[in-house]
Amino acid sequence: MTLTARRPSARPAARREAEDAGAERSSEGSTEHVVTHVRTLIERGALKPGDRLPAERDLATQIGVSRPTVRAGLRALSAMGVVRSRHGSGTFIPSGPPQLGSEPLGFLAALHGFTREEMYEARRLLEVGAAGLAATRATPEQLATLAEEVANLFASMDDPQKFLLHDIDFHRAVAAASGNPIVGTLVEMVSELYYGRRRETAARATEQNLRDSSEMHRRIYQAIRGGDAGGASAAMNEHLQKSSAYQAEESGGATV
Amino acid sequence: MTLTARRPSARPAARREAEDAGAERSSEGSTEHVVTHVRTLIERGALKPGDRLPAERDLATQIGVSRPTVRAGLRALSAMGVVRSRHGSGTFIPSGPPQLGSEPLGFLAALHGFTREEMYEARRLLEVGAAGLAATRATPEQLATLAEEVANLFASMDDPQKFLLHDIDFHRAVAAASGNPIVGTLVEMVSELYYGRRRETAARATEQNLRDSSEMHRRIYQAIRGGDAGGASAAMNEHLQKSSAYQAEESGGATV
DNA sequence: ATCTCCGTTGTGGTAAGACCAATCATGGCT
DNA sequence: AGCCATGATTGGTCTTACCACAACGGAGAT
Repeated sequence: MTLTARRPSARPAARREAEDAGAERSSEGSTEHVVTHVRTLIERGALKPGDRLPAERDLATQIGVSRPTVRAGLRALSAMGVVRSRHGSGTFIPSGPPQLGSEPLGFLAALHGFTREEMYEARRLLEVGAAGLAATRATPEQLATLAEEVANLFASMDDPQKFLLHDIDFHRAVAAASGNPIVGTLVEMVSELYYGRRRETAARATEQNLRDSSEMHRRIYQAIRGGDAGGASAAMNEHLQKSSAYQAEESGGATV
Repeated sequence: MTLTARRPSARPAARREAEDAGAERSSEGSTEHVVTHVRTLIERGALKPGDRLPAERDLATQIGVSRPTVRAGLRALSAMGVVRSRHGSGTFIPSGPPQLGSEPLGFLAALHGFTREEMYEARRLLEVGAAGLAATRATPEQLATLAEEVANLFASMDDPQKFLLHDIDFHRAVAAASGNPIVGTLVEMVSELYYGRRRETAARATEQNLRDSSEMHRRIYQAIRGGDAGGASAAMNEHLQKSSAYQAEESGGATV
């Protein structure tokens, strides 16, 4: 009770100021202002991967909106994978390779019922090309990573779950070796979606499957190492088609 | 600074209830609860494209969090393209083809400096495959759409901006004709990024460029129509490589 | 002198209530 | 019957307050 203010005259107002932080579209909501503001900072070079954004309260005064609105904008950026917030520490722009996050694709999959065949097909288009590019561009380090992942595959034929992880890692490495970050990002996105599904059924794979799979990966690696773009693409194509066929068998005519 | 009220009474509490809406991970923040809740609704089939979500205030009571938290979750979903809010009307799940939005990719481009060549390369990988698939699967309606877009291209050779729009539309149509929604979504995403950049420099294209481009699109269409997967892929490949080369010339040795 | 512990401080995370703005449906008026 | 005003519904924003986590730094113990 006492004197908890209770000012009945609360005047919100005072908001149409601070319209100067560069490139303001007038037809935008306040939340979009936040997003475009951050985008402007990025395009100006004021924000680079690994940097920390100003505190939410500071951003709020800078842009001229309230903190919840700033939070809404940051939440949107976070969902897009552009920033990552760490409680108590701050909001950062992720360093490392560009990444898009597979959650959006996962939602689309749930909404539109993407089939396993469609996922394999999408992977095939991307990764067949990526393998070809990798054959002509892979650096020695990337080749070493690929070789290591092939070894890991052979070494984990007794554990389907571990095998699956290394499987994904190999394909990721191929995408990275393509030297094209956009391709790498797309492959990463689809691979994550694939992994999320495959994880549940990986245990059904027979040891023969895993052996064949390891061998196919090895052939892909060798083609890439030899600079044989056509061979790498062909090997990747064969691998993904066979894998798709294997899994169609596994699930029989019943489940999806 | 010492005695700032410090009212010990405030009892917000009352939140660890309502933990029943299915599949709750305990290690999640409240905002993630909202996202997983919606995801659960989708996976249950309670929400399909075109449906309207419960009002924010209702969702808040259903999930057991405050409205700002619900808004944060919805904002995240909105940024992912999973939902779309219309002021005064409600929050909906977009109908129509699956779509991912190019904004995240745009941010990544700004952050990591994707080059035009990399964009063309990514498009090439995806669309060469998409063209091949389209050749074997395109429905009569899709073929009609493609034919129409080719005609539009020839008809707008005098207006580079309009030409660019139809150009994008044609490639979108090819992706749609591939019959694979994932491929369609990815192509859409990269194409939008491409369009956003190309728009600024499209005016530099010579009429000869546009004429050549129209002709190449026509050849792609004819190969698809003829069911010639190899031909369609080859034509698309040639088209994208030549386009990339043209634009490298346009910008000369100076600008990016 | 060094190390450990703990509090201060800054940061993101959540909550509650109020009001604004756009939309839509409904009822009364013409 | 048709048109327009009005209210209810719903998303959008602001304000304030408090909680939770993390890093920094000083005080005490060893």
